[in-house]
Amino acid sequence: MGTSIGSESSLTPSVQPAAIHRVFSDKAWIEGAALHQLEEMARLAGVREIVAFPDLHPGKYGATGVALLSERIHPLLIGNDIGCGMSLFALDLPLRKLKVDKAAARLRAFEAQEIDDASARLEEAGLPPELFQNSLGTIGGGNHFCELQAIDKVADGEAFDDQRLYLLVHSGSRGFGASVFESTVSSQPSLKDGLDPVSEAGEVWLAAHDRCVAWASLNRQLVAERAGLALGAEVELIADIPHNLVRVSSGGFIHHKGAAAVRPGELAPVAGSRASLSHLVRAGEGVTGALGAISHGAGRKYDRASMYGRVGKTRSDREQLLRNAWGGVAICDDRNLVIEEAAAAYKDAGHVVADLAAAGLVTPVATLRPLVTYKKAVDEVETERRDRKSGHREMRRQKDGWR
DNA sequence: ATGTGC
Repeated sequence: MGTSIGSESSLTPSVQPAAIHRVFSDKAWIEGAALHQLEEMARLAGVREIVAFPDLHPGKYGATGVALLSERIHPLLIGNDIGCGMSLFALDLPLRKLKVDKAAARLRAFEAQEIDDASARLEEAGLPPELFQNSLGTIGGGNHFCELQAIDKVADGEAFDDQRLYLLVHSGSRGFGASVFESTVSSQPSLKDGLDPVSEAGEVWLAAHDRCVAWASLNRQLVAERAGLALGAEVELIADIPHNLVRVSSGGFIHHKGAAAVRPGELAPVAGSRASLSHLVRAGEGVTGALGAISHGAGRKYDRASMYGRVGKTRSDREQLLRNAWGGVAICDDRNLVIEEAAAAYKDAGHVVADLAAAGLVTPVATLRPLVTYKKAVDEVETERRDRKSGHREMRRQKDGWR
């Protein structure tokens, strides 16, 4: 099914579409639109193989929940949040000491916690010391979150401390990835055919991509450290797994679009929602046959726009959306985000993990329940940050003093 | 997804 490398045919869609492997059962909730997008992706220039996971759902430039092997680089498939991922941390706080409301009140202001020496942290990560420094340690919007969790159940034969608290951070490269995406789109008129990896544009994107991946990983670490400061706890990294990136393999470039990049034996979080547990799994040898990928979460069931017709029509409805069945709460002051990110918008992560396990890709290690989910707090933090930057804080103080 | 917009 090959087009020869270097010939002009590599710039046109393959006559023979790439093979699509579907890692989900008949019972999995998969939208027809996502399946259609898979077919389109299989015809993109240079694409050799596609693996689709049980959290599959439609995306802007192609389905999400996919690993795709290609001879060419497709920045559109990766999108703007280059390096986005899930990181799980253990806190040195025992579950028995937790008071949900108190923890929620503390977490609410976590983004106001000072980052000691952001420049040094960026340099340690091999990045320029000023690179999007002001966005470091922030969660962002959309499906991103920082969630305090407790172990619900540890799988038989697995040693995992179920008396501690955990923190699951889902975030990415914020404005940095967005700027890389935008400059790529504006400078490359025919991006739908992807980029030649040895062209200047290809090399520029790959280099920027690598920085985004490093920045996003550091961002999750700093989100966790700030949350730890707010809660009075040390954080210990357990897993740091990106799901929006490109990895180089012997067969080409493996594009992960919402598909966790794992190696056999590695621990990886599979995020639930406020209505279903999150899972910690161990990647099996089987992942090598799945382009080194697994699902990263439950996956969307309904698109954002359609959620407005489904939930949160009354005030009490919307308040209910901030509570979960385990006595946990969500911090989300953005009314639209409450509706778009309601638990009902997501599939059950348990079904996703069951499909992955049945395919021999993972073994379950533990399940975790949501206690405090930080999505978005009122603009206080942003306002404070802007003021500090533009020197308005002093003015505000004076103003306050006059009252 | 986004210093999310003029």
